[in-house]
Amino acid sequence: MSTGTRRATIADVAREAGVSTSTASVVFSGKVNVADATREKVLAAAAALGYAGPDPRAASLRTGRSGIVGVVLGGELRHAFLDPVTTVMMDGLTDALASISAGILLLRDDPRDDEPPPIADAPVDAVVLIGCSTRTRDALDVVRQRGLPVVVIEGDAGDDVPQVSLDNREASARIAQHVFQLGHRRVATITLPLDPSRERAPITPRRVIEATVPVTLDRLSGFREAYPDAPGVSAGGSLVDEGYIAARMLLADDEGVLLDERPTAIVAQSDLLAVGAIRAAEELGLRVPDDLSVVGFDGIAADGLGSLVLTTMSQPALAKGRAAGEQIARMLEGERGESVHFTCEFREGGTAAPPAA
Amino acid sequence: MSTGTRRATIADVAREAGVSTSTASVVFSGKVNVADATREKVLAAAAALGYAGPDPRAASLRTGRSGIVGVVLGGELRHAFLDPVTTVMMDGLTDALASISAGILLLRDDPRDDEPPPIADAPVDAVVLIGCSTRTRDALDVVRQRGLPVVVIEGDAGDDVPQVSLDNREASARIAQHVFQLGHRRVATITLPLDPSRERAPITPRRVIEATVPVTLDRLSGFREAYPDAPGVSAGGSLVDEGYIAARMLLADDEGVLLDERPTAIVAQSDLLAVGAIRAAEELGLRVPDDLSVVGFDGIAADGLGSLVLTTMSQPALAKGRAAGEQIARMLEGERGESVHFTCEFREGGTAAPPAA
DNA sequence: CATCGTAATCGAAACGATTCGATTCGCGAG
DNA sequence: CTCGCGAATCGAATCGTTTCGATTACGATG
Repeated sequence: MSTGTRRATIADVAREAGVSTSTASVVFSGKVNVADATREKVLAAAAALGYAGPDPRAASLRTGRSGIVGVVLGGELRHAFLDPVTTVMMDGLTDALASISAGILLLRDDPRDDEPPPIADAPVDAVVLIGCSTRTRDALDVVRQRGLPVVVIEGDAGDDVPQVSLDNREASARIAQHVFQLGHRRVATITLPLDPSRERAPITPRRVIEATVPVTLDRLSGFREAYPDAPGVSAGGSLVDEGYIAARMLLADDEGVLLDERPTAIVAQSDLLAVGAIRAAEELGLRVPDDLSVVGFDGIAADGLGSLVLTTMSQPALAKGRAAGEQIARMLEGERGESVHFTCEFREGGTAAPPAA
Repeated sequence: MSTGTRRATIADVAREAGVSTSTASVVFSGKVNVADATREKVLAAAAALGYAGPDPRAASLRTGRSGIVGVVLGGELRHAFLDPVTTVMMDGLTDALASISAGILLLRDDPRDDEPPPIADAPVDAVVLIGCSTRTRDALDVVRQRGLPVVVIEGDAGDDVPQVSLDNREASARIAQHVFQLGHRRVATITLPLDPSRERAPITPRRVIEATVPVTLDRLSGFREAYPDAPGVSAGGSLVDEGYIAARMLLADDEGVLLDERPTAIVAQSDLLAVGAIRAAEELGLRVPDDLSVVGFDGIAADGLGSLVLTTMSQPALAKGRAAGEQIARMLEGERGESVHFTCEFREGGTAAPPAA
């Protein structure tokens, strides 16, 4: 208790209790039977010395396990957590990892290049890479060099690392098809960012070629199956306000730069973007779905839509996160990790209808 | 490279390079001058053996530092990150901690009681407690027992632990005063949850007495300075949809259970709630601010409000997070941590105006 | 040529636990 | 009475670094 005195170690506790350090150790780990009397003695000694249990650092050195899983999120942390899909996914991940009582270490994708990537020095047992940017490759290299189990969620991992993936292209194609079958012919799309610069601008062939975010591209390519030449705008992120802005670009396009005529439907690459689009439409006096159909993607509980229900593709975000966690758990037990593929489900809401006659 | 063979250690590298382990060590840590030729030799040996740098576990045992700061969020992680204020705060925290190159370990507040609290076994150098619930006390005890530096953000830490706090009561009083001065006399409030149960229900004296969330109570008490007897509803969280529901309870209160007459203004305890209230008002055909004034709290960039700007109290969430990080940094350098108090700033938007004649 | 100072390198002792094989103890069975 | 057995406890090695004081090597200075 007195300041300045070194913290008690398990050896101190053992001495105080009159047992060997090994016995004291097992009292805390509970891995071996210990006589009740002995346990009491040790616990009493620990209390007397203010010993708060084994030092996790020493324990992790000895056991080779720290109970920590690193999560590398593409882009800034702030951005990542603004996206409900990510949040939900993290929730599933947390869940699965909690069952092996592992904690989650947030690691940034290291925009500053002077420092060593944080992931290189972190005492983690395994790593989950989320996202897409090219940086992910660097992180992946470091991780594999260290021989850590790793799972990639929605990224271009390539070869032999377990991945958790989604049928982005097929699902997008399906919902675009739905819009098509409703009769819409003048349609526009609002996409997620095309690259880390997050530029908010009309989609051009050139920009598509230079794009680096697989999710965006996959969804776009699915959309293009039904509407090969439809115009679109890339948003600066999966945010309601971004959808609002993008939709205004498309709907209030007075000069007809993007479209000759106002579209009758907007296909957004995320629910948040769709919500923004709906708000923009409402502000312009357009009724959804009467004057404008809007569909989204993700199937999150879109906060702030009032009584409208969004027509969208619902993706199993929770399951994705959980799957990643489960694979990590498997790999930590020495088994091989497997890739897991998820599919979206069409969910009809009230925001898409046949175009006005 | 061959599977099954034990991972190379720094000793192996040193042997391969023909130097002592201490020399090999400093090559990686860079803390001491090393001849260029020697460095090359060691690096080459490391590459040859596939050595990926010092094992963080061993290093942290030796140095006593893991480079990890634990963050305990009240409630479920999912919930916490849904709140933009928390997100922004985390951002500030990340920022400040990045400057001492520390990572963030997410720790849950351990709803399941069978397990030891995760915080007890985590190799962290320090801890930040965010939130309010009584559980925080437990976590606090564990942390102090372990002798870790700790900072509490917006919680009832009590005695001698550094806190980051906000003038919740005063700020609430100020904005309520503003509404009062505009001339509003029939006013209702929408509060944050009163306790971890997050019950969505009218505020009653009894519920206030039993409430456990300091932030909610402080803001309520500030509001009551201007409107001692005003009715209110507690929301289930800081969410747009919750604000929407709560506002409908207040505005579409046909039976007059809560209010005799429709209020002319709503004072919400968070911007998200305010946005929901505005949405509800619009749906009921009320114009904001003409028919109904709405004010919020937080000053986040309220996503999804279209062109309206919310009248609110702006809190320095980023600075709060950063301050917490800075105190942690100080304490890790052996200095004493200090409490930091922040104040909100009134920000006039376009959602509050004098009541209709 | 001896000596001193500096820079680079080395040896060995921690850091604080876990774990495995060996040892002791007590007791029932033969 | 002795032997054997299981349960509880003990000893000692080990995990992979970092770091500090000591040593060596080398060039410069008097």
